[in-house]
Amino acid sequence: MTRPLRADAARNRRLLLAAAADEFAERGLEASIADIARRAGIGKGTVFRHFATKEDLIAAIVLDRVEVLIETGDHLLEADDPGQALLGFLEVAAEQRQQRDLSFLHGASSGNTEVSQVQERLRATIDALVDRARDHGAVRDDITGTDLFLLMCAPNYVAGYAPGAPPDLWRRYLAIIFDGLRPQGAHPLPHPAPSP
Amino acid sequence: MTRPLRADAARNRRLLLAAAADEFAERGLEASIADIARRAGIGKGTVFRHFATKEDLIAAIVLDRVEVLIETGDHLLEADDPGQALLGFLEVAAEQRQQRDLSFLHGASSGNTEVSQVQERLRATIDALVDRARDHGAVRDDITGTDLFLLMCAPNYVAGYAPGAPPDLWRRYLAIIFDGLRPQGAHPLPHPAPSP
DNA sequence: TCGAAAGCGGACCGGGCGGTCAACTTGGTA
DNA sequence: TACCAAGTTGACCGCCCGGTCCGCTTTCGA
Repeated sequence: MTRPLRADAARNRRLLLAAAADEFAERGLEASIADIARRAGIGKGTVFRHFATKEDLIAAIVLDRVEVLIETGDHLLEADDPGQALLGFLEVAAEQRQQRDLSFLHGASSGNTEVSQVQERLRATIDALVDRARDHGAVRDDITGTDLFLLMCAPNYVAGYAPGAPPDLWRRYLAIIFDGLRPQGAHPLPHPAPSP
Repeated sequence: MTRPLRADAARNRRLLLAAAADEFAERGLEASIADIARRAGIGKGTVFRHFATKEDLIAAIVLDRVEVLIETGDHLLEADDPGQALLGFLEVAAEQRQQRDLSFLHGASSGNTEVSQVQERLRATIDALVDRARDHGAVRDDITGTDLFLLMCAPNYVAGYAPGAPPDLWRRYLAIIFDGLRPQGAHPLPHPAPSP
């Protein structure tokens, strides 16, 4: 059992995580610890007191974001329309990414145990959402939760390639991809689903 | 008019570009010039004689790859089945990316004038492929060439998120996305197409 | 109120990076 | 074959990065 953080330390930790998320969103993985510390208004040494390495800091940010998604997904599991619930989940995920694109952080923290665990929990939640949608006939039979876990980030990624694009262009590509997931007019898939 | 390269310089340039592509594919943007030079079996100074900056080297690689795609697309414009031609183009593009994923280089060289020009030519070729496919009823009316220009990279991107996935998993996601592009069972799109 | 533990911060370190340069080698030509 | 422009090379430079360390400040419970 670890004792609670001192008041100033807790405040600094919050400032640090917020500043790091902003800095990473603006400058990508190359954002430096020194710049993050400056933005948070704290010393560089303090950063390393809270997180032993840059990777640990990244993992903490990822953890927060994935946990929000899991909560959203669990809520939507109780919605009336399973198809709308799945679509709604993808919209929330895309909105999170649109606000601050930190997708590159996932790759950088994939080695972290805690991140792997929480990502596994997210995959399970998405599995459940997809199962419900499939049973309801909202998505085709040959689609799995893992498929959606992987496809989830695609709309933002695609929209991100357009330079001066409007911020919600991702909606267009989410709609196209979601149409590809529907049972109507589905062609057989040339490759089996990946194992989880 | 610039005089032709000396024989040894031309050979070194070829070795350098090949080594750089390999090194970038393995280690991402952080691949260092020193390592690239070592891999090519030439001195570090020679790299900078051929390309004034690291960005210029990246731009040269991107240029080569995009030009291959343009040629492929132009060929496919004369194929019999416009729908199959478009799908075939996407398959070639995905295979190129699958063999060596250098997608991150595009972002790193987007400022380069020559790269912008050649990318514009690629967009025009894709425009033509999509126009033919649309006229033929192979893709829905509300899809543009720019849409496909953006969607092109999505299958590899999606498959890349699966850790130990088989190398041609992208085929599954290309099929799903392509199903979303077909006229059958299409739902209206919530966001207009981006301008080129 | 006061002392100890917790937290803070910035000078400092080793290392690797992109890029430069001047001495040297080599290919093409007259 | 002899010359020289073109090409090569690796030691070197300045910079910035992640991470360390230790003297100082703050918090908080007794």
